[in-house]
Amino acid sequence: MLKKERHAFIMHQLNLHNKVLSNNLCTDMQVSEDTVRRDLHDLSFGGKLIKVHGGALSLSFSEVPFSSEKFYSHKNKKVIAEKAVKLIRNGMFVLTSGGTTIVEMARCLPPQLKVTFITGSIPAAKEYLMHPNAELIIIGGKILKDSKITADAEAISKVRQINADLCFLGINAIDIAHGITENDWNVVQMKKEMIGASTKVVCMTISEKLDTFQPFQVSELKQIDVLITELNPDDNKLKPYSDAGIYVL
Amino acid sequence: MLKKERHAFIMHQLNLHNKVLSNNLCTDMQVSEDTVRRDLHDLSFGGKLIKVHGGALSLSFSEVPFSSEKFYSHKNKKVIAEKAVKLIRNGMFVLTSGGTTIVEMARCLPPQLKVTFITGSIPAAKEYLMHPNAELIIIGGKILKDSKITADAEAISKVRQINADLCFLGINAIDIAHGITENDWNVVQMKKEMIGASTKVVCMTISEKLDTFQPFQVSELKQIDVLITELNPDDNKLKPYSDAGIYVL
DNA sequence: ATGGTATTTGCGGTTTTCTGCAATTTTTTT
DNA sequence: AAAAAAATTGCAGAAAACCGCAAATACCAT
Repeated sequence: MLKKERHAFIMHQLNLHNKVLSNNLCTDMQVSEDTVRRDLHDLSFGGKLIKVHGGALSLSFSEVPFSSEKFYSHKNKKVIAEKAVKLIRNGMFVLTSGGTTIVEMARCLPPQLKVTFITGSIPAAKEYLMHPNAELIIIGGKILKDSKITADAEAISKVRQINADLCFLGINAIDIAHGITENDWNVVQMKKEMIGASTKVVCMTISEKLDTFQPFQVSELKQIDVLITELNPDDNKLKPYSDAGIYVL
Repeated sequence: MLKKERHAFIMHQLNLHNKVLSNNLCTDMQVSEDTVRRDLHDLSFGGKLIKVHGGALSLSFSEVPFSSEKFYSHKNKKVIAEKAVKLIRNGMFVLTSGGTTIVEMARCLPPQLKVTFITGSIPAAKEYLMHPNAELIIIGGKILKDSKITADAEAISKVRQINADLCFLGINAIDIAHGITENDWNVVQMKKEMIGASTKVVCMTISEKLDTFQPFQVSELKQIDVLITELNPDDNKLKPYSDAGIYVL
């Protein structure tokens, strides 16, 4: 294993678990403790991670020194992302919205996976480009500055021409009565089309957005196939949704 | 086995496995270690792969554009970028290609400037999004993984519908005889359209690419309005171009 | 075809980098 | 406070990179 490969491997592990143990890395990469230590030292020197006794931590946690709120929601999104990537199979065409949860998912993709992603989100696109085996199709159009995605008439008409296997939506509000709701009219239109363009629809959200709603409806619950949160699937909060026929992960 | 063949072989292996070992290549291609090393060096210099101890890795491993060797060219690109932004006026519609020089320009934009950018480049788009007053329109389509821009039929037909005030092109080769040339067929088509879609065309390149050429022509010199390099405008190397009627900055 | 030019290639010797080992120091844990 | 785990340091063998040179090869114009 080459030095740079090891570095990439370490960073990947770090993106996945937010922490690595030197011991673990030794056995995983089949090198001596010293080599691992030196790798960690190099990466730490380059500001890519934080070295601690016995291993290293991901930067994303220390970037904002003391914001426990961010800390937990990020951690939760990571959990969601890890559940989500398991749904993706080789050769699939996957349509995705924007949002931090989606970006997190892009970072969790196993490197061998061969998938074609279709998205109008620039931050997500940037992540997909890092992946060695992912193909990428961009939905063009005028960018909404606040959500960093394309969502104008052109983008919507493009989505209409697509038939994807899977659609991942990061959502902002969901409840039994109103289904999925949003506060941005353009985003709503876009997501509606995305749902229509995909065989299966997967919604991802942190649990605090469960049982909330916003002005505009994106879709009814019955159009959703899978709902992913950071909670355990048999958590009480999720019962109403699984009762409504959604496969809860 | 000829040099070009070997290069092609190496790139092929790299696309397949994302990594190659010098030793392996020696035996596969039946040449000495030095030759392999020189091949790797050439390809690395051309930005086609990342050379590491013991072999090379596919570009998808690279996360850091500022890695050692590219330091100087980065400095030059900053100089170019600063000259370029001076050409942009409030209210303009600006079409841009991809490439590191363009990204550098995006970083140099004065914050008060109100401009609409139109691009198919994801890295450039990400930068434009950081700008407080820039609007952004994305040209959609399938992404070329190596250049990280959209350049398929769809993207080209979109560009054809545009009338921009200014077009910034990061170029890979320019000389008096062949004009602007490229080595990627799709990129060539895209840039051709971009030139046609703009009132004024600005080309940017580091001086080491002056007086070089590549397989496919993007445009004749006369279609270019402005040429920007890191050199002083009255440098001798630039004289042929200003003589050809180009405004040299 | 041919001869000259320029490029490319392989080799020997040297320098640099990488990696694992052992001894020592620091940190953590009990 | 002592024991255990991890970090640091120096070192040495091996592998790889680098440099200059001479031979071989490809290229070009005649």
